[in-house]
Amino acid sequence: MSRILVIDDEPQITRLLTLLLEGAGHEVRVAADAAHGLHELALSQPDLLLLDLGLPDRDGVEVVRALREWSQLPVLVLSARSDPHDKVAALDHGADDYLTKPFDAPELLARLRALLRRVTPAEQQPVLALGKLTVDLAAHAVTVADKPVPLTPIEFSLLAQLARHAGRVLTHAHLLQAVWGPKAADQSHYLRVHFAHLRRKLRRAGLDEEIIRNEPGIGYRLLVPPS
Amino acid sequence: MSRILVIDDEPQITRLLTLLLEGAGHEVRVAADAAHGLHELALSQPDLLLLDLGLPDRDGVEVVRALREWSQLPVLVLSARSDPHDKVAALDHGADDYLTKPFDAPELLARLRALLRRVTPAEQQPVLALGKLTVDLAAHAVTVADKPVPLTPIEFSLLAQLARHAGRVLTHAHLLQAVWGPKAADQSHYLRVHFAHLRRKLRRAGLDEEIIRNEPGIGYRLLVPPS
DNA sequence: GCTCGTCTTAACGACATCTTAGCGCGGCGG
DNA sequence: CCGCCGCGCTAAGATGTCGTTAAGACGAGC
Repeated sequence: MSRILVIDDEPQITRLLTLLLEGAGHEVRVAADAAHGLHELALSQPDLLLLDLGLPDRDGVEVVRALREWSQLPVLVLSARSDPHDKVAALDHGADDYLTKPFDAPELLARLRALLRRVTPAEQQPVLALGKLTVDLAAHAVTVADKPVPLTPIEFSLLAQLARHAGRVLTHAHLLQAVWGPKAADQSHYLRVHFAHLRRKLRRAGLDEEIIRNEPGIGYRLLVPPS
Repeated sequence: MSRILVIDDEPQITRLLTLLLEGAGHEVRVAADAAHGLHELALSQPDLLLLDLGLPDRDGVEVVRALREWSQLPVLVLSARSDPHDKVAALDHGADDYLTKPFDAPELLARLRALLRRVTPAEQQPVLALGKLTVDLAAHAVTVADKPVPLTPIEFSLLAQLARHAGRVLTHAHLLQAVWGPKAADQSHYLRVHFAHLRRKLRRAGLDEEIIRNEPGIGYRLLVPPS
């Protein structure tokens, strides 16, 4: 998910952190002192830095300050020092968050998520790619071979439902419920009409293969292209 | 220095916070419950939100979640609840930091500085340039081909919202919330009227291309000029 | 208290979209 | 063989959304 660099000299802590972070789907690298840490920062370009203050060769605050000369990388300081004065010093020298040991694992992960969320403003929007077809759920945009396809709200909604569960069959009831709400649970010819429109637009946009398939008596499914 | 909104219902706390924050050179506004808080958020467009969780009318987490529908505003939660589970919940619903009461004043200020520091790089360029169009967020000024265009507050606010998220679609609800506050969530013809005024003024100022586009049934977006 | 600018509300035409209806096709079972 | 059902498709009236303009309501400043 994200690449995280841990700078800490205690093997117990780094082992624990590695386990924790990899369990959360992150990619972890470890450096045992400031010198190696700074080297690794430039080399592996991580998405976040998890930093201990008590390093053998240099104070952690120095690491943050050096880093801030050239990078906006989010930094979470993890330290045994609970003195508010230390916290203020670290935060004011460029750290984004400060957690004292012993820490609560779920809280650490949540704070990491908060930092990562903020630093990726160009949010990894859910853009589903299916061969030549692309469905951007957030921007309400659909493209075929990189060319935008103008869809009405209902058409987009139908396609989005299928794309979200690509490959699986969605029943008539499911689609009607999702697009029109509970009142239209039995008006299954709505589906026929709007799927006709949708298929025509996709065809004219250059999608040669019919990827919207009907399962007679059941519902519809979106074919996933062999990749 | 920065404008900070405090949402808390205990007068003792708000008095203390106001003193503390104004002492640090910030501009402070206070709201005593969630409803007034959301209204104030839309109205005064602060730079940061300081939020208590135990509000009389609604839970603070709900406030964050509602806010995150339309804003990236940094949020620091200040709560009496020290249970890690509460922290994780608040952080995962959009809060950026979490501090438990009683808090250490210098630490609070340092954490605020850390949050504000991270949000200012976007504010360092308060002048957005989009082809012939220029939007100065700080000075509330708009120019077309270097000639100023007089806009009313609402018109500017709409344009600023679009410009801040140039290229992306902003839903009716998003725009209404951001400009009029939570009460006007369904009055979507406000948008039609004021966008008509806005488009006319831009047209008469010499903007030949229609850069404010409507996404039928969804909302509006600002076209980014090909660069 | 008046004037001016701005916001709200209302009304209307134009246009796109949705709904409804109808027709042809093919598979299936009686 | 023939009627039935589900499906794809198209056409046309109904509905909704949008853009625009104008008139009344409101508030700020003098």
